[in-house]
Amino acid sequence: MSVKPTKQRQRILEVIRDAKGHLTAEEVYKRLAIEDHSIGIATVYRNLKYLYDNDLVNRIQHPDFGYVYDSNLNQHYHFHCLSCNRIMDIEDMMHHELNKEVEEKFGGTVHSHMAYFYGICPECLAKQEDN
Amino acid sequence: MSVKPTKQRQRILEVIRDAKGHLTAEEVYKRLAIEDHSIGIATVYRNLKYLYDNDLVNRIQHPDFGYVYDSNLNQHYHFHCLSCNRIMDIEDMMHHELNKEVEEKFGGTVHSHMAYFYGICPECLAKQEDN
DNA sequence: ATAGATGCAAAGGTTTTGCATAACT
DNA sequence: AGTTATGCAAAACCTTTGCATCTAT
Repeated sequence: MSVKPTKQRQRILEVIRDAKGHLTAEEVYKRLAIEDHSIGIATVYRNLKYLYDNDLVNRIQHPDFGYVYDSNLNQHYHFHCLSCNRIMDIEDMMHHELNKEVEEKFGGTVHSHMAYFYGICPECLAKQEDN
Repeated sequence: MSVKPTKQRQRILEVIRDAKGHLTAEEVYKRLAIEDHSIGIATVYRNLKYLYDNDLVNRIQHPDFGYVYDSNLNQHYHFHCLSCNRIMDIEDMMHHELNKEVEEKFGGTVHSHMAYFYGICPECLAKQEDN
């Protein structure tokens, strides 16, 4: 990373990159604590903020768990499964043209947008059909 | 309302309807406390949940303030002004067809989606141009 | 009388902060 | 040496919960 690397900071980033999902600060902390019993939760929070501010991780609000972090920096939409409560990335779908549409309808300037889809994910749907 | 009305519940709903904006639980509480010093914050939280569950108010996640409530029950997108930090409704723009697109790309079933646009609202833009 | 709602205070959970110590440049 | 990060503990938040009291059928 271009910003100051520290041992803890690097490990936090690695954990998020390895996870390939969305982790809460608490989950990151638990995974790090396995290998490093002395790490503090404050360090995790501070570094997650730091990594987010420096565009090294992405962050979204989970309705139940507060912020969750992932390493997918490409702009993308999210799918929230109402059955298993996971959040997943939707790749290859980003309607940038909506920004212009809002500018025309609403005025002002629009930099970006995020979208959040609610439903049942393929795996949960398959499980339901098994029954 | 079709569900049990109580004095407090009605006033909470009125406050949200009058606000014509997005209020946090705390803001609702503060406005009610002016006229009724004995109201408890727990009552506000309980009733906001109750009103939301009974589809009398809408609720969205604010990235900084947790849940915020408004009385606009139509599905609509939101505009978040990065200058004044307000959230505003975007009327007459709801791309329901995106749900189908996600189902095709991602699988599963999609019930609904929300979108959140970030930028500078018309008023803040005007102020910037004044300088 | 009964069911539900309220207000208060306490508890829960998450995130931030103060501070002394430690790790870097 | 001086700056920044760390770990610990405490504090600050926000929200929920337990419980006794009150309200309305």
